[in-house]
Order: sequence, then C-alpha cells, then structure tokens
Amino acid sequence: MPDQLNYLIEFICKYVDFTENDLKSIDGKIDFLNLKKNQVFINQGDIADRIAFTNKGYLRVYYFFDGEEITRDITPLHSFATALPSFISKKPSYEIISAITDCELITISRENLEFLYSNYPKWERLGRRIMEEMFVESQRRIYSFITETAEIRYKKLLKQYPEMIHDVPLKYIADFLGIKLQSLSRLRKTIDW
Amino acid sequence: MPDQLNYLIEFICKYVDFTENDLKSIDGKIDFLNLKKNQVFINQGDIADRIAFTNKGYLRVYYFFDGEEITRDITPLHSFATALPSFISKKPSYEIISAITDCELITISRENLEFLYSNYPKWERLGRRIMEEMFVESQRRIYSFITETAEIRYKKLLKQYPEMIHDVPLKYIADFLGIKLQSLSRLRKTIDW
DNA sequence: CATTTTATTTAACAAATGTTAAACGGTTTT
DNA sequence: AAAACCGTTTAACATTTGTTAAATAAAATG
Repeated sequence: MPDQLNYLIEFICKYVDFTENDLKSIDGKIDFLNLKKNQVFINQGDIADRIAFTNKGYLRVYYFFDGEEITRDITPLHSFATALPSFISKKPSYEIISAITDCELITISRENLEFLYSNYPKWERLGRRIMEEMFVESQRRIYSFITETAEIRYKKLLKQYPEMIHDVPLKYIADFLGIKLQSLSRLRKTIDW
Repeated sequence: MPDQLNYLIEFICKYVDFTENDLKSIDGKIDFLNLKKNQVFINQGDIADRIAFTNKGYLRVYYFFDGEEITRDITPLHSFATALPSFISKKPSYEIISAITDCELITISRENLEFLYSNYPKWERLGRRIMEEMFVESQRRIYSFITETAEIRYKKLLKQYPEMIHDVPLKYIADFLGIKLQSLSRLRKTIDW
C-alpha cells in the first residue's frame, strides 16, 4: 500500500481488522484531492457525492444563519467528513464544507462507497462502526453543551486538540463552542493556567 | 409477524427493505420487557448488553453531574435506545437509562444483534443506516445549541413532539434543552402563541 | 514597504440564563 | 384530615453571554 494511505489505514484498522488483502478492495476506488485554504469541498446546493478523509489539514462544516456563516464542525486531523444529510438523502446540501488550511484529502464517491458496502461485508461493518463512534462523539458534545460552561468547553477543546489553535481562527472555534467571538476573547483573557 | 412488532417493523423498513422472509431472522432473537415508571433499564456501572425499542412509553438517558442527575436524552416514541458508549466498548456505563412512563420495550441482546449483523448483510446495513440517521439528528441538536435560543429550542420541541409534554416532567425537558427548570418555567410564561 | 484586509481584543451596555429561596397546588401517605 | 412529597412557579439578585462599536494587531497584497 502506498505511503499516502498510512493514516487512512491506521484509522480504518481502529474499527475493523482489515488484512492487506481486504485493503486491496479500495484500489481504483479512491481519489486524491488537494484544497487550498478556503477552497470549497462541498458547496451549498450541491448534492454531496463524496466523503473525504483529511490526510492533512482542517476542514470545517458551516451554514448560513441569519445571513452569516456559522461553523458547526471542525474536523480533527485524520478523520472523515462529508455533508452527511445531503450524502444520505441525495438532496441539495445546506451545509458547506471548506478548507480552513491547505488540505490533502482522500476521497471516495458515493457510487464507489456503495459498491464497497454491497460487495465487502467488512466495509459495511466499518461504515457502521465509524458512524457509531461519530454518534457517540456527537452526544458527548451535546453533554458538554448541557452541563459545561463555555470556558470549560474551551479548555477541554484545547486539551483534546492542542495543535488546532495554531491553524484555526478563533471565529471558527467560538462558533464550534456555541459562543460569539467577542465572548471567547473575553473568556481567554480571564483564564490563568 | 405478531402485532406487537408492527411499530418495530415499520421503523426498520424506513431504512432497509426487509421482506417477510428477512424479518423471520429475528425469531427467537428478541425479548419483551415491560418497565414501570421510574424503573431502570440500564444502570450506572452496568455493562450495557441490550438495545431497546420503545414500543410504548418514554425512556430517558441521564447521568450524574455534580451530584445531581442531568437528563441528556428523551427517546421519542418508537425508537431505539441503549447506553451506546458502554454497549460498544463493553465498559461500565456512566449513563443511566430509565422509564419516564410505563414502558413496553422490545429488546435484543448484544450477542443476538452481533449474530444478525454477522449473518445477514441487511441487518448490518440497517445498523449503519440507523446510526447515520441518529448521528444526523444529533448534529441537528448541536446546531440548535449553537444558533437558537432556549425559547426557540423549546418551541421546536413542542412542535416536533407535541404529545411528549403530557407525559414528561418539565425538569427532564429543561435538561434536554440545556437550561434550568426555573428558566424553562420563566420562558413558558412569556410565550404567547 | 506601504496599503489593505483580516483576525483579535476591548469596552459599555443589554439580554438571557443561573442561583437561591420560597410559595403554590396537586397527589400520595399516614 | 393532616402531613409529607412532588412538580411547577415566582421573585430578587448574580453571572454569563450577546450586541454594538471601535481600537489594535497581524497577515496578505500590490
């Protein structure tokens, strides 16, 4: 397997045991896509037909609310992203996905993914396991909205993704935390570590 | 198929086309469990080994924070629930699941579910599809925490689940919305419909 | 390197939500 | 029927976060 796939393979094998042979099934099914900072991967109105694995860089998921863009998600390094509501329903996406930093993506089309799902039980299992994990993580975030202050959410984010702060503008982080940029700035000032 | 399974079958078929024959695979794999109000389905410290489908009644998912219980989730009628982090990891659950009202549950053990997953591709596919949908719903809720006021969240909840208000104490609904009971009460007073 | 744009901070005031404590109206219990 | 309990409301005050507007800092551009 080519070096470019190392992170992806590592990610996959966390969920399902793929042998060298199992992995061959993706030959010819994936594509590489580089995005410059701020370039769009999935636009509003597009029907999302690709899933991306971030081999390098950060993507964000955002949408327009009251005329301004709100970032709902920032992808961690080496993880999957797509506009899932659109990808699943094949309807136009209200979410936009774009590159926060220069990105190297490994992408797979819906068509090819469905082929893998239908022809290799291990792929379908992988899909389920990844979705389970994403759901649990999503619930954890809801938990934090319910019980934690913005300050604690911010501290935990820094602890979990310490490198993120270097590459991601505070505006996006504020949105992710569910507060305004100015509130985040105020909050940062009062933290003594 | 027995009448008791109608809601479950309807739910399943929203995601994957199961024929009468496909459905036979659950013969002997599921159990029925009735819970009285406030009875516990999965306790803190248990290793969750069952998933429940709520044939009747409401469950809630909660945990202890600062010595008091916080309700993170209220299951809609006719949906699945388990303490997923524990179910997936086989580690003791910090989440507790109990009955808000008298409940009729259809349950399946992890063992039997894994059997279905491994032996019937349609079941694995169903698992993936349900997880996808639950993830999307979870993201929708995060969206609402980020962009909407508590009042709007409350109004939308009432609109989406109008019957829920009759059976579910406001304390749980307040937790679900991410606000205190007193704040919900204040907010209810000011709404003019 | 000067200019423009973008990111971040600051501040004063407003609005939303939390905190604490008490009251109220039903049910259930004794 | 009195007492105890549960769910909900009310109120006064505290804290957090939002809003608006401007200043400053940093980065990108010509």
